[in-house]
Amino acid sequence: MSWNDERVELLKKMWGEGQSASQIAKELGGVTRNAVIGKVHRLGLSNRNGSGGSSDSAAKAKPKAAAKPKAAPKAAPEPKPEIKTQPARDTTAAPISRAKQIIPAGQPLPPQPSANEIDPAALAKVNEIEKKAKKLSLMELTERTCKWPVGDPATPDFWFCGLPVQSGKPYCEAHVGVAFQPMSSRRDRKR
DNA sequence: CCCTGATTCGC
DNA sequence: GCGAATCAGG
Repeated sequence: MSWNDERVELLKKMWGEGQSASQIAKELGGVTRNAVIGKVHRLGLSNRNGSGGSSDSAAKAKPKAAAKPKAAPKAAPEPKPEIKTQPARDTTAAPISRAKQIIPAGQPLPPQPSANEIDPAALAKVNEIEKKAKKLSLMELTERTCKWPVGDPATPDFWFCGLPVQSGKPYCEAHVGVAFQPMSSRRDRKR
């Protein structure tokens, strides 16, 4: 795969949108995230520099070989004031058509998101990712697999999400989103 | 461990 | 120019 105009343009677009290199690489296909990053650098749009206020950002000294005197401070290309219409994020899954209420309540693991008012976007996200869930059994769970249970434990349809967790959290990103909702709906408590 | 971008250097 | 390997963080 080579860098066509289209591919480069898509790269620029996605990078400008703040997409990660790996995601861009995945979207492009045939390239790794390293390739994307390398290309980004070659194109000179690695970071949004150009701001006079910013101090030095090139203070990273490589222990391996950092004796290269960079005599060419490349001028950052001016960002075009192009106006993006909208990010076009999905707003599709607003109506919760089929309530998945089969999540048990006897387990100590997840706080029940059920009746609580959770961000519809987060719920939609969960529904999305549950399709991709690895459906791990209890014994297959590790420290870094999402421990979000799906289904009824008394049913063969019961499994854990199993997707990679975000950080030290017990759930994947999507499930973290619904699990750790800051209490916002019912915050008024008469005291 | 997963992820992120940054840099180098052989190709 | 390209990108894998590596580095450096989160």
